[in-house]
Amino acid sequence: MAKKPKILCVDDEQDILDLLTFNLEKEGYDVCTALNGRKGLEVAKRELPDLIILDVMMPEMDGMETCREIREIPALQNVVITFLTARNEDYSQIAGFEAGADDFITKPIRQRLLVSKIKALLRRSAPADLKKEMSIGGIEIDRDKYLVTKDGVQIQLPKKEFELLVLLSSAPGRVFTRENILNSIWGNDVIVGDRTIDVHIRKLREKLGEENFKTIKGVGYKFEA
Amino acid sequence: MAKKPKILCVDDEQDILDLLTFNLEKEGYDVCTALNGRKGLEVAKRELPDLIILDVMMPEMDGMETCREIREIPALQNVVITFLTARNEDYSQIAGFEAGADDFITKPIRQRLLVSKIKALLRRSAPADLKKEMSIGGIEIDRDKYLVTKDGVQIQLPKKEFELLVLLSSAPGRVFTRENILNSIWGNDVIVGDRTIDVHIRKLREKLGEENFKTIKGVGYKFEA
DNA sequence: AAGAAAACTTAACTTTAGGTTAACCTTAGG
DNA sequence: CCTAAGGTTAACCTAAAGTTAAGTTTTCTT
Repeated sequence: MAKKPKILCVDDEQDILDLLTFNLEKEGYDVCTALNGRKGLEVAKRELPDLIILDVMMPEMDGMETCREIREIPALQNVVITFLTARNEDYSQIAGFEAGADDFITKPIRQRLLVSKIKALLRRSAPADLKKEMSIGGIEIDRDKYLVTKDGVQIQLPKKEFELLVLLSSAPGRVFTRENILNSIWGNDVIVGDRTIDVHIRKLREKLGEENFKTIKGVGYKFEA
Repeated sequence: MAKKPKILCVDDEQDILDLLTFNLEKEGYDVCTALNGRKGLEVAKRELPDLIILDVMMPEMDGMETCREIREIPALQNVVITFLTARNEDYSQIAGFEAGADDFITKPIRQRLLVSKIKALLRRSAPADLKKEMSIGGIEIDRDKYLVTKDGVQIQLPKKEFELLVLLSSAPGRVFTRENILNSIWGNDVIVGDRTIDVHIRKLREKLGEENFKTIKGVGYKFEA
C-alpha cells in the first residue's frame, strides 16, 4: 500500500492548525505543523512533505516569502503548495501564483471543501510522479511496476530498499540526511537504529553498483549516475 | 468480432436516463444505468463499462466525487468518463477535468450531438479495448466469453478467480497492492479478510502456474509470463 | 423447494522473506 | 594516530504470506 501522503500546515494561529490537523488526519494523512514561516521552512526541509498549506498572513515571514524560499530548495521543487487566505484578500491570488502557489483555500475553512481540494491536489500531482519511470545511468525505476532494471536486467527489490532508492533518486545528486531518510521512509514516530539505513544502502550498492550511492560523511547519502 | 461497447449512465433523473438509454441502444450500445453516484460506482465496478456518462449535479455523491472514486479503481483507470452539465455551469469544467473527466456534454441534450460525441470518444479509446482478449505467455484471457485457456487447454475459472486474473493481467508486470485488489474486486465497503486474497491467488497459481503470480512482500502481487 | 455442488470466506496454524540489530571492523578527517 | 561516523556480517525476530480444512453462502439441478 502506498505510504500516506504527508502534509505540512503553517499558520500562526494554533486554532487553525488544530482544525487542519484534525480534518486531515481524519482523512488518513500524515500531518505536521509549524507556527511561522521560518519554522515552516525548517520543517519542510526535514520532513519533505507532499503538500504544504501556508497561511498568507503571518508575522515575521509571510506565506509568499516562505513559498518562494521553499521553491528554491531543489528537493521541494515539486511540492504542492496551497495558500490560506481570507475570502476578501482575493487580489493576492495573482501574486500567490507568481510566488509558486498551486491553489488557494479561503477562510473561513469549509471542512468538506478543504478535504476534497486536498485530495484533488494530491491526485493531480500524482501524475507528475508517475511520469517518473525514470532512467539514470543504466538504472530504470518504474514506481508502478515496483520494478528496477539495471543494464536491461530486471531486479526485484524488497520494499524498504525500493523506497530508499525511490527517495534518493527523486533528486539525484542531492544529499539526503539520515533524518530525511528516516522521516520519509519510516515516518516520524517509528524509531530504528542508525545502522539500519547503512544496511539498506549496502544492499542497494550490491545490487545497483557501489559508485551510484555516495556517502557524505556527517551529512548523509546521495544517489548519482 | 468486437463486442458492442458498454455504456453506463448515471443521473438522478429517470427521464434523462431513459433518453440516454433510448438513443444509445438505438446505436447498438449496451447500456446500463444508475440513479446516483454511489450506485454508479457499484455498477461501474461490476460491469466494467467502456464509457461512463455522469451527471455533475446529483444528491449524496455528485459527479465529481464519483469520477474521482472511479479513477481510484485500477481496473477502471482507462474508462472514458464524460460529464453531463447544464450549459451555464461552465466553470465546473476545470474542476471536472481535474477530477479525471475526458469530456463534457451539456444539457439540454442534443441527440445527434450526443451520439456523435460518444462515437468519437469510443473510437479514441478503442486501442485500450482491444485488450479484451489478451494472450500472455501461453495464457489467453477472453473477458467477454469469461474463458481462460492455458497451453491450448480451456479452464473454467470461478468468478472471483477470474476477476482477480483479469485485474492482474490488465497490467502485466505491474504490482497491485492488496488494497488495489480489494477495492477493485470486492469494493471499498465490503470487508473480507486478508487471507481471502491469498487463497484465490493460490488457486490461480495451481491452475495457471506458480511462476506467473509473483508476491512482492509488503506490497502486493503481480502477474507476468 | 430440497438437496447437492460449487464457490467463497474464515480460522488456525506454519513458513518465510525481509527488516532490524548487535558486535565488531574500517576509514576519513581533524 | 585517535575518534567518531560509517561499513559489514550474521544472527535474530516479526509481520506478512502460504496452507489446509472447515464452515458459509450461493447456485444449480431435479
